[in-house]
Amino acid sequence: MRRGDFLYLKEVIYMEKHVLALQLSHILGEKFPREWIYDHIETPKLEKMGDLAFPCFKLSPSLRKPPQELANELALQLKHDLFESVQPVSGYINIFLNKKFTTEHTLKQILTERENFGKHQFGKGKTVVLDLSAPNIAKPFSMGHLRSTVIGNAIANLAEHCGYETIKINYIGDYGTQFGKLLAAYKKWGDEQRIQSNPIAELTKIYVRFHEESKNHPQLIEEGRLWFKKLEHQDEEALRLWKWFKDASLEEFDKIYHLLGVTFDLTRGEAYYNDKMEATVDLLKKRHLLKASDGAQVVRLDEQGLPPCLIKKSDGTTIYATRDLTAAIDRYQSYSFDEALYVVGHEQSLHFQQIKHVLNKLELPWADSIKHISFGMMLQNGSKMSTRRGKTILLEQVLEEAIHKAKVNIEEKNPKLTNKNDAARQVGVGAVIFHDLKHDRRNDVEFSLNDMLTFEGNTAPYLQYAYVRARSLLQKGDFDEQHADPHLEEEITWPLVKQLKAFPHVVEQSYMNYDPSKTAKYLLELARTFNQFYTHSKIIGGSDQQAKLTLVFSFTIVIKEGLQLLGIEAPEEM
RNA sequence: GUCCCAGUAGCUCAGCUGGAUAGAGCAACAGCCUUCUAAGCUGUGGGUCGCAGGUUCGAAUCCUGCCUGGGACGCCA
Repeated sequence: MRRGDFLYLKEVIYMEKHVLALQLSHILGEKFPREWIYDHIETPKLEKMGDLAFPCFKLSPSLRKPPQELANELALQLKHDLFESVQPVSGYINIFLNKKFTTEHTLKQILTERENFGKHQFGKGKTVVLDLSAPNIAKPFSMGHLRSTVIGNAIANLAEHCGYETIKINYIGDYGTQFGKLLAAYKKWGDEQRIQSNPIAELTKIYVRFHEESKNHPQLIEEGRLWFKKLEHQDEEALRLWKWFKDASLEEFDKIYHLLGVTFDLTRGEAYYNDKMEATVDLLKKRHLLKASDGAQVVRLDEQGLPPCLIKKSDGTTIYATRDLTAAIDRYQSYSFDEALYVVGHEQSLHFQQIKHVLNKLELPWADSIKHISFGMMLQNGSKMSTRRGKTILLEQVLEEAIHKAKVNIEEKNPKLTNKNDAARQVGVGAVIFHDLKHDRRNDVEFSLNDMLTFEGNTAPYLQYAYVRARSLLQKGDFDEQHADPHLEEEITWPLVKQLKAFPHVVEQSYMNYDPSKTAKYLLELARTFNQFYTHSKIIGGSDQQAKLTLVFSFTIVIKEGLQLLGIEAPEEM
């Protein structure tokens, strides 16, 4: 769905926008359908330019009048109870909404719908499968996995808000030739005790060592290959070690997921597909898609202008593309998804293009519902991080530091707080998650611990703090929902009302673009608007107390819901 | 070499489905707590929107070329 698609907008998010489009199309006639007008309605960037605007430049050529003149004429004809005033300004028609009506309507809606405010129905009956997080066993949970995890989780939340069923799949990297290397390394230098007590760190250590030493001792590579063969042939020892590494790794990952508050509907390793890939290969053969090339089996993608997709290596073994194809087919059979989103780094975009094209060649009708939700990489000093070079930064340490810093802040700013640890966890973890989500997911981000541990400005703590202040007001003012009053009189409340009103639209746009950062940016503006209201208006003991508290209450509903969408908790006090 | 992504304030980034005076945060400077949590608010300074063309009434936004950085380009995932 795109902006202005009327089929979906039954719930009328922007009532006044529709009224304006309808009126204008009435005045202008058939030549300018209301959908077209709707699409060209803008939100002015300055408060003094009103709440809605329509630029008349596009009308000029066919009506043969200068836009200024058109704006003047049209402004005179536009009349509606929703509009307070209509003003022509240098080719634009600027519309000021009826504040009293809009405020009352918006607040009533939030009060009635509560946490359902912002939800949509257009995804009803449809299923979205998300592939997210996907850490590799025996490797640390890196900042890159954090991106996939929090972005995927937020998109899943947004999808649910739009009515979709979601299936979150954690596709664990538990297979591949690197495990042969790891097994070989373990046989050489592994220390059972140390691995028991600190599995990922120890396994990473020997894995890195393996890579270093293999530079001078190439025969190590051969040993690795041998161990992988053993693993493939279900060698008892290889299998036992592999399972041990896997279980120990998953246990450590669970700690992180618990901290992040992320859950999955299915956690499944790549190895699960080991005995299912031959069926995929057969299918490709049957369709005559498999071609021999340098001893390997590939699907050629020349018409697509892409390099061939490798299905079987020259030694006859399968490869990740085979696995991903098999997994996709399996997922469709299990869930009949309407969309399958792969939240995976940008570096794999060629791979996913190939997968999609191969599925298309198999004439699977759902091939196009596969979407690679790519994101930029975490860079360090301008280049990619690498486990092999031991350069990865551990998420767990970052989270711990963030929580610690939040605790220190609380001790200093609110020493009387009773549940300091909970608040510190919510604030610290929230800061880390938000730091990631506020950026456009496609851009690379330079890792900066400093930025992640900043609690001022455009951060989660800023949002949480606004929420906490609002909650505190409601408590001090003894706010009672039963006596909510949506009749605000003062002009100062208007910007906040407008922000709150926009929330459903933001949720929709955020999901349609698979872009949680849209929600993140909205929440920052919302909180800023609230903080401005907070400092410039006396709420408790001022005029209009009950109505202002009603506005504050509405704010708490929206910001809490928004944070929840991003996977961030809102503490009651901090 | 081919393909993909990015280049906006000192730094991190918005804005990029074309529109009015290019916006935030951080950093710097100047203010605001006897009053609702100062993790806040207010103000000041700071920009050839990588470069050059083109399309348009109008371009940071769309098109082309170039420069710079990053990534990907079969037997890793």
